[in-house]
Amino acid sequence: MLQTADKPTSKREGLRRETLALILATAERIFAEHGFKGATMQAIADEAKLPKANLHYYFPTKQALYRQVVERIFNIWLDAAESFDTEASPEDALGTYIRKKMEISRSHPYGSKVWANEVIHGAPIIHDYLETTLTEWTESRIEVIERWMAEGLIDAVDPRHLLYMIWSTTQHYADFSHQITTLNGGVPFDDAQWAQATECVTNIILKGIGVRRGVPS
Amino acid sequence: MLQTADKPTSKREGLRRETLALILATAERIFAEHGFKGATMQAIADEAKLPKANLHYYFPTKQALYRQVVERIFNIWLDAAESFDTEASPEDALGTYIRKKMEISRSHPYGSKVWANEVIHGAPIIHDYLETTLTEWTESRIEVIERWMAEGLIDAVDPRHLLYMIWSTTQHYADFSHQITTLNGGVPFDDAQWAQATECVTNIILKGIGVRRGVPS
DNA sequence: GTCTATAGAATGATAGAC
DNA sequence: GTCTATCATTCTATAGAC
Repeated sequence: MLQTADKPTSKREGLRRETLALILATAERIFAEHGFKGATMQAIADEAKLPKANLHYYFPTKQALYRQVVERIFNIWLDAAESFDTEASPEDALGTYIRKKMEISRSHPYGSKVWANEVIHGAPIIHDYLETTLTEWTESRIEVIERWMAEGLIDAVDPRHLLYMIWSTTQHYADFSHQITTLNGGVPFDDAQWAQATECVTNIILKGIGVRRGVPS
Repeated sequence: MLQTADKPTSKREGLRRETLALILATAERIFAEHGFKGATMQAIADEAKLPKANLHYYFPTKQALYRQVVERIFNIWLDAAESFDTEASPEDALGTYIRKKMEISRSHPYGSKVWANEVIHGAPIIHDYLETTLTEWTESRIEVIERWMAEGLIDAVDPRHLLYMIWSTTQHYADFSHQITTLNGGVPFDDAQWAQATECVTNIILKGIGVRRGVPS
């Protein structure tokens, strides 16, 4: 289905792609549910209905497989902040960013959990990402936020703490989903509840930093 | 040092208490850094400078030791919300609660991480706590928040999402401390930075829910 | 590329001397 | 209560047939 038909190996390549995607998706869930050490290659193989040795054919080590899972969610989050560049007003830029982060919490709960796990344990595997990519990314967003403050579009708040608040509140709905579901009577959020959570989080944060709203820039 | 001297076994009891406390404190750190499965009884024993068999003398299984660690941080958090009952205004009650939660993130970072890990993995060990104690505790706090809303002291927001926001933002400074330290130039927060973080988080949340401030009730 | 079988290392828990 | 020695199990990774 994915082969481009102009190469003799395209069919094989397509199968390879599918198997890779299957392994990554399954590994993401198992790592999220059991942690790096708690997840076993056997469990991932069983869930993907593949022999364990096949996993080692596609990924040399358990750590290599894990690292790809972590990199995936990380890049999805980085891309979610493009509104910082495309939207002029803090209301649109931050509002869009928060809403996208909430969507990702819903669509990629396992990836978010794996990331949380990794950072909680001191980021032993992706420490370099924090020091390079994340640091640069954060600095560039801080500049934008400081510009808004200088223009009087939002209150004077430490941009870092604002980012931490957005990260923590949005990811909480993914990482602590089990606790939230339990407090929701054992039932996961439905569409309306996700929409309400998103609106509530967005409103409190935007109001909390004194965003001048409804101003057509 | 802890014996009360009125019992012949008090000296032995005191030693027992100290050993128990040492094991629990060490286990909390090792579980936080490596997860339940990643933490080994050998590693805990080595760090506590005790033979591994002694751990099994005090705690029958690894899981029993882990459970006590989780219960400890859980109870500390429950107690931190007494301001809901002792303070009349939402500004004082919520402000005190948020500040206490931030203090706990600083004083008990390992316990917070162990809890986060446990919930992320679906709370396999302390699931009963979520369904009983936490559910009842949450319901009772929601009642208080709804009363504030009915009295027009805060905006109409879903009390659950307000609680989730307080939990996630405050615990983020413990659970993601490694990421925060990295973004702080590799240096952990000092006293001033903790104070600033606490003030920033408190201000944004209280303003975000429209708390009528400075009103001497 | 797929699969079976297994090597080699680590872990939770216990037995039993002191 | 403390500690050494050890058993039974489990896991990562690989060898080698197909």
